[in-house]
Amino acid sequence: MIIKENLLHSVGATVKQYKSSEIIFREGDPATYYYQIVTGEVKLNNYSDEGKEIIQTLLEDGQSIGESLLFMDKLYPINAIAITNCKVLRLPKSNFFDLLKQYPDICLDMNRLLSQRLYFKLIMAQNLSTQNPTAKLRVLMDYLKSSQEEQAPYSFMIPLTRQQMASLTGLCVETAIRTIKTMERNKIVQIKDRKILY
DNA sequence: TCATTAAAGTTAT
DNA sequence: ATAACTTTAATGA
Repeated sequence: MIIKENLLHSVGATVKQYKSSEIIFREGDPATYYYQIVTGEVKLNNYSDEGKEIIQTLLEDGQSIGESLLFMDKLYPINAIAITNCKVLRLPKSNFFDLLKQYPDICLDMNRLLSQRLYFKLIMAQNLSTQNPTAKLRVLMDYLKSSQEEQAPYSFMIPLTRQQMASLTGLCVETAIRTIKTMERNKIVQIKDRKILY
């Protein structure tokens, strides 16, 4: 969790509930709030020319949503959509900045978080242009797995659907599925009742 | 090689 | 029950 909940409450944050598939903000909206997920999952996405969904990031408990836009005078370039029922804390932009001025530690944490987001984007950017499907999926899985301690083979259960993996890598689902199958044959992953172990 | 289309089976709500 | 996800196969760029 990036900012403590009590602290957010004490400076004016309010709780907002979103139902699954409800839109939190959409492309083109101005950024007026700092959002932090208490419970639930959220995706940041775009839709390509002919309707294909491109997922930019998946977010879960404790993470903030679209925070980078608060530091700029730009409109959101992405949609934020709840993918489960969500409880989210919302803090008006000006209160958020007061908070940052008051607590240097939070400023530092925010820098860490933004750096982490940037790092993920850099890794995924290289991925999307070149690379065969196996390499793309591997880069994604490597990144996901890097968040856990245990690094032994097959110790990490990919917490994404094949659909989501495809939307994150720009592949079509069928290709993602076929590629994962051949990765299983090549002992790169294991599959246990549809769950991917890496 | 990979996307697209279609069709069918499986899981989750 | 219905929607969402997974899988396989055929076809085409």
